[in-house]
Amino acid sequence: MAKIDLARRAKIGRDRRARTRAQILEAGAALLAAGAALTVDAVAEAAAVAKGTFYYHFENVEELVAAVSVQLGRNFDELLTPARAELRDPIARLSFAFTQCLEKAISDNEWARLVVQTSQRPTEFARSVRDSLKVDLAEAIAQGRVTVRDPELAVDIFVGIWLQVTRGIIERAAPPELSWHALEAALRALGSAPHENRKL
Amino acid sequence: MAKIDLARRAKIGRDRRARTRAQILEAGAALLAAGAALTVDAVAEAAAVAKGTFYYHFENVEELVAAVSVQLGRNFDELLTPARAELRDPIARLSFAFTQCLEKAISDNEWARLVVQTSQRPTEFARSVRDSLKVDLAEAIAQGRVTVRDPELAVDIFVGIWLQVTRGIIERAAPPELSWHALEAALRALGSAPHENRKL
DNA sequence: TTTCACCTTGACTATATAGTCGAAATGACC
DNA sequence: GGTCATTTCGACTATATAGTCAAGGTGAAA
Repeated sequence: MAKIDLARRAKIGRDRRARTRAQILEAGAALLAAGAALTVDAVAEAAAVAKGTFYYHFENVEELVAAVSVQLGRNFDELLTPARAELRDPIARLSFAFTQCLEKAISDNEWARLVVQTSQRPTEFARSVRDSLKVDLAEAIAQGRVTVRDPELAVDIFVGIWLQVTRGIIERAAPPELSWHALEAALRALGSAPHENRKL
Repeated sequence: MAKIDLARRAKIGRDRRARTRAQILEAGAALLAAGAALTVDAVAEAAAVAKGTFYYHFENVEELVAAVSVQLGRNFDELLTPARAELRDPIARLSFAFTQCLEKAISDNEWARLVVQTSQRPTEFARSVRDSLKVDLAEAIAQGRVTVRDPELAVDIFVGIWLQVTRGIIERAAPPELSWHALEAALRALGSAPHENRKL
């Protein structure tokens, strides 16, 4: 029984289901990025799908937001895992992540908006970004590479500059070398010795 | 005609009107700080006032938010004008404002929440805080006192650290000397010479 | 072609929220 | 006590939104 059900489900469902779910996810991300009111009706309309279809894929809007957040998290990982594996130096990893994210924000305004909106909600994404940074910052602190001693404060400083500069990118044009200047400032804030910054 | 109307209005209205409006304003601020859904019904109930009364004082919720934002702005000015008048040094003014705000956030959690919530909406408050900081930072830049050259970036760095540390204060307990450490970090980020920091 | 599990639809109910308005309350002044 | 500008009240209408469900569509496999 179960075998047949699953086999059929796999064959028939995989495509349609995945496609529709992706549509809804994308529409949700777009509305979230735009800061629009996130209602089921709005999402369904933006996804060109009936209301009932939305509820077939998601329990409610909250679950959709969670799914968008998870997807954005994976997106981040893709952007950053290469460096995470290669770079041994925590400060180099932090620097890479920082500039990568700002550069992507500069080249993709909607992505930047999504990041900002998602960060200022209590999402899985916000938590995991914070956790990742804390690991690297704690390592840097343990190595005596930075002046700031409190990992939580270090994260707040790093995230604070990053998020606010991202907001700036959304609202104003990004001047040349913005990412680099912002990184320098963030490293100075942490109290990382100047010569460390040249790694990139 | 007008004379009588205005005289009566002044006598009769001033108290009741002001008191009720203040009640609504306070209720609105509390809900905004709590991050609750800001509906007219919720505000009216929290203010112990009928719905019609809300609409007698405010056009809609948006106008209430604007009024809360303006009030918070005045609150900020009261907190900071003493220093603004006395301190000639822009970096000393920035340092004073920075630590004052963090200390107040530490001692008044609801105030901190209100500041964060209000800052992440496009309010008059958010704009005016940014403008004030930009004036001082531009002066510091003009004096060659800081490394960062772009005033907008300088504001983003300063505001970013301040807001995120405030969020940290809300979510975690503030360790001793937090304000001071955060200020040191912010000044380092701007590239202010170390000895400048001792001003406070 | 038929079957059948899965997917999609949109109308429907229930609730929440915005905004209106006539009536009543208030209190200073006569 | 009576008058009257001002303020307050809450029921009412209209609209928006959440969530449900019976009916029908889809396409792979028999």
